[in-house]
Amino acid sequence: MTSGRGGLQPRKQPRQARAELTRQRILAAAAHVFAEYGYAAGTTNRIAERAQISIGSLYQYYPNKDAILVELLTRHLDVGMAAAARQQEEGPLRPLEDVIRGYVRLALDNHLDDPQLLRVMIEQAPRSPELLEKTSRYQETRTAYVRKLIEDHPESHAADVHIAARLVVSTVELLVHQLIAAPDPLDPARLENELVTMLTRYLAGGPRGEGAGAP
Amino acid sequence: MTSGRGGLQPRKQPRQARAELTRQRILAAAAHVFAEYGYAAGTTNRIAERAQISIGSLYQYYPNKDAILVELLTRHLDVGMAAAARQQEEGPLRPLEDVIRGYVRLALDNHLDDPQLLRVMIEQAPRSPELLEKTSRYQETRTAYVRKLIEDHPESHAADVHIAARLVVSTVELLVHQLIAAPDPLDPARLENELVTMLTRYLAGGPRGEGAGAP
DNA sequence: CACTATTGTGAGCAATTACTCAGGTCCCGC
DNA sequence: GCGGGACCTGAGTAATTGCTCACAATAGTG
Repeated sequence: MTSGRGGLQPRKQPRQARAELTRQRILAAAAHVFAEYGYAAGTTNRIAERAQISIGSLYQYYPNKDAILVELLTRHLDVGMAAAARQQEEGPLRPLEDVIRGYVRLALDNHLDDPQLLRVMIEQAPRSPELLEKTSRYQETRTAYVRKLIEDHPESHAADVHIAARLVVSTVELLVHQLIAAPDPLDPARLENELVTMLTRYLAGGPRGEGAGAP
Repeated sequence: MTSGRGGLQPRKQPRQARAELTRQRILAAAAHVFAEYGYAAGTTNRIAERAQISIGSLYQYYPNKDAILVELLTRHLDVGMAAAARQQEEGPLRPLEDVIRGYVRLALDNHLDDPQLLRVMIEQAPRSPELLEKTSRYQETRTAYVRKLIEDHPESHAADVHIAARLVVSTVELLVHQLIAAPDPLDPARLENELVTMLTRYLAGGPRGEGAGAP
């Protein structure tokens, strides 16, 4: 188990080229092993074996097993954050459905390369404070974006903006995870269409009244 | 080997009252331990300790650790199935929103007693064939119900009935799990309202056209 | 009570796993 | 080429865990 060493930072900074190469081999191998075996059964020895390095080398760059997964997840979140920031620049002046489609497609693209790994990272990751804080900040950023979208876009309404935003963010994230990595996965294009339809109708208001459901 | 019932059945049928009592103590303790520590860290010795029985007794009723969780999940699914069957009898002649509200409320009620345990069972359960088959049958039953609902109810439409049904089922199940067991849980009543609003608008058709979104 | 079937006990085994360390190999500046 | 640091090695360690088994206690029956 985790010995309470301070921090999950890499133990050493690489000074030579081969060191950096070793780091990347470890990460690539870990991604593959975690995706195939899950977190618990994805042992450090297996990772080292797949990376074709010795187990000792692995522990020169990562103080413990958790740290490897933390770095994998951090990289994933960073990519997502950057893409989201880029998208936010586009301005909310397009039709609501287009904005939502962009949002959904971003989530899909971000998960299509390795759904199994993502599933492992989300579901089986150790609940370390560091990881919780990272994911929580990510969620907050996304929620803030959607809330602003709901508030600013002329086509959208919601009774409770905060809860609606959280609902939208969670819906997209969870459904993409689940239905892509399911044993009987859905066609991503169809999933995108239905998700966009559902969310657009939700935010644009129902067929009867204009405001959201009565309290 | 044991008879064709499957490998995870209890090893012996209780013949005395105290045996049945022991079984229930094991289950109750397991539910508590799994909810508190997760599946991997919820060791069999810990379960036995909490049940105040010896580890040997535990293994007289369950052939291995997985079997305990399988029975817990089976019981949960059975309750859900029974409630769903009861609901299906009510007939689809009520307004669409009422039917959906009944569906959402059922899912909520079914998860409010022990969200943490449910989360562990759904996310961290071992992917044994037996378990996969059980959950898969449960999902299929629910999906069939929703599909029938969409097809039969006069207020509802959908371009692709199958995918819409799967979307609805997964949305409810996942959001209830996630947002109730989250570190910052939502108020169940509000969640219910927003979910009902979203799904009703989705199935009743958008504010513009009547048919579902373009292909 | 005597006898048997059922139920309960818990020390300990076998397997697994995260992680260490003593000592090797390789690279680079001088 | 040579000294020192960066990098790599992999058998071994300590700890944990699922699970067994020889035995003890209890309940039911005559």
